Amino acid sequence: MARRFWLMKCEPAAYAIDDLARDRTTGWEGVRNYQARNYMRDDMQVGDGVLFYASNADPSGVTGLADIVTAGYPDPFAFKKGHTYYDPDSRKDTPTWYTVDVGFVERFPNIVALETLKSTPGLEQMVVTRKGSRLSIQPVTRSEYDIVCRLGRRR
DNA sequence: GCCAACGTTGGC
DNA sequence: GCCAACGTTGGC
Repeated sequence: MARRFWLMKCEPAAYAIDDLARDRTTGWEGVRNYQARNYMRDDMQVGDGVLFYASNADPSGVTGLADIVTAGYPDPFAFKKGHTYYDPDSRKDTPTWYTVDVGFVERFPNIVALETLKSTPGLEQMVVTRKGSRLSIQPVTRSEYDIVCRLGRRR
């Protein structure tokens, strides 16, 4: 299967690209949306490229790159009673929620702000630039990924 | 902090 | 299965 590309959102107050640079890898647990779950469970493969997107930030935008280091597996936090991510409906034999592990690749010298994404030719179809797009995990094309990399590395 | 857009829940 | 109410996301 060819390498795929994704955009993954996170609020920097919760986890930022600098945290990933320090940790090298992190689990992407806590996603409680079915479409995002399906991407993690069914489509993400080791080696896929990830645009790391800071939401609710100033400015919001892509702050760096990550990659998938572990493909989808049941979200362990869904089974932890009392935990914020606990879901009593998710059972170990038929897990509701999945997660992946992502690894640090690079931190952009430039944040590629949402405003820039919206005004850059070739990115018109990106899910994140569309109004009301709340999905926290989105597929992006190779070409969109390449364009964002170029913008982020430009000083 | 506001609020529009969206997903989910639950009554019927 | 409809849809109103509610909770959440996330740009601004």
